Amino acid sequence: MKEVLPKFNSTFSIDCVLFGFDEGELKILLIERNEEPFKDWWALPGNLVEEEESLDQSAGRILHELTGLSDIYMEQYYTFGDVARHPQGRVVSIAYYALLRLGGDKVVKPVSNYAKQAYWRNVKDLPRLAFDHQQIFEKGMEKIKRRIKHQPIAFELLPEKFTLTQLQNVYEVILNKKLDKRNFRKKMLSFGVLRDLNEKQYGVSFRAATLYKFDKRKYAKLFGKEISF
Amino acid sequence: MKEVLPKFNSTFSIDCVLFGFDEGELKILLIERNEEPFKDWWALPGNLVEEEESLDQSAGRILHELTGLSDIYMEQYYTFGDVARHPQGRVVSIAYYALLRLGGDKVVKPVSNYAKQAYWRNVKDLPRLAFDHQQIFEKGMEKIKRRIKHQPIAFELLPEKFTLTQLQNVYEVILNKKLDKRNFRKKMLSFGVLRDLNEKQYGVSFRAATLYKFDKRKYAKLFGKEISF
DNA sequence: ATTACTTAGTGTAAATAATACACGCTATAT
DNA sequence: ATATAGCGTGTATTATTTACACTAAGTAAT
Repeated sequence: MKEVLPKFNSTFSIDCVLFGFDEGELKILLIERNEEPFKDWWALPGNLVEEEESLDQSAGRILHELTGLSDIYMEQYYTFGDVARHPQGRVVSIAYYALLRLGGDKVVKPVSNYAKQAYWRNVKDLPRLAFDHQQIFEKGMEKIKRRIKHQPIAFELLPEKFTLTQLQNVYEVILNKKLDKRNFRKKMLSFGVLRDLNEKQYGVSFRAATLYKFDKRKYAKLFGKEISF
Repeated sequence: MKEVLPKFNSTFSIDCVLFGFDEGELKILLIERNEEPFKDWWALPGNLVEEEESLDQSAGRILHELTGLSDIYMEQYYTFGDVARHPQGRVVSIAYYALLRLGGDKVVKPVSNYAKQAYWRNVKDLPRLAFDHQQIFEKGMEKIKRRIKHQPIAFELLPEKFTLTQLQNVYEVILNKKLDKRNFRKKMLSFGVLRDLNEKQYGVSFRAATLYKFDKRKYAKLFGKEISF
């Protein structure tokens, strides 16, 4: 291999905005840094890309290290490359958002070497973030707002079996507005991608709601047809 | 600055899908490479990012070198980082699409050091491309297809003064389908972002059409309101 | 001047989708 | 038995989308 390429010292990193939905709130996972720069600051989870891994692999690895899970829905959405975004050198960061089911059994939060601890934080009440992570978060938030109108990503935040009210909550909290219950149900059911499980919630202290499941096969058959909220 | 960062030799490049609209066709600018790797192949214009420039600056520079213009509409849309995408080393490429008015006075096509020549090619008839540029092009094409449904990017491909038929042609060629003339005009005018210039085409060998202009100020006032095709 | 040609420009009816809106039902808890 | 909390449902109105075809205006050729 000719060594013509690197003209200066540079590297790439991945930053992940990992969304979770819990107790009616949209949250993201933040880590408290244990290393310079920005020691003791809150930051998005992220890391350098290694030599023999693609960007998607790297993002998958980071999410796996954080959660122990390896099938998390994720998507690359923007790359941040301002010259001075990292105080120690030229680091271009490729941002991913990821969506996680938080139902009941909270996700594991292992401590990695560069982080003291990781916490779920409501997106409406975030602390000041390290680097340009505020900007990275905001762009990710915008992205899922647009995305949820046309793509079935809401289901990635819910348990496999969910009620229509829970689904509506996800839409409301991401779009940041109230939706009409009857219209929501009418429209959502009209897409024909939910399977009624003929099953009810269990253990709730009020009338139990019907459980539904997202039907990927029916969704695939819609092909190009636009879903719109 | 602590030299802790670069863990291996790597670098980033920018690749640009520069779209132009001319003679009713959507075209992109391709260069014929004059350097290894992929010498004599067709490729998207692109280059390495330099030490002291941001990604946007780098894309702007590349477009300027190609066209002599410096106010080209462009947008970053995806980053390609497979390990083996570049045969000479680890090169992560940040992709931009750009939109250019080609009306009449064809854009300049200077020859740079690594390219023999640059040519406009109809997107429906592209040659085999170097690296993963086919994939980069396709993703860019998808991007503008989605984008044109909600954002006023069609105007970036037209001269300042344009007819409704020309505008419709842009939509048709990007969306790759015929649109109904009456419905198109009704809807487009209903957004209220076109200014009727009370002026006619000149020098055409048939009935001259009314010229319009995109009114950015009126568009800005729409704010969040969705435009949809 | 007449004619042929080419594109510009226009309206309506029908179907579909979006919105606004309120109350009885059902399971649980006491 | 009763209170409570969330479930589940329908209709009328309005707005949007779609389908569809002819006349008008200018140019070019004879």
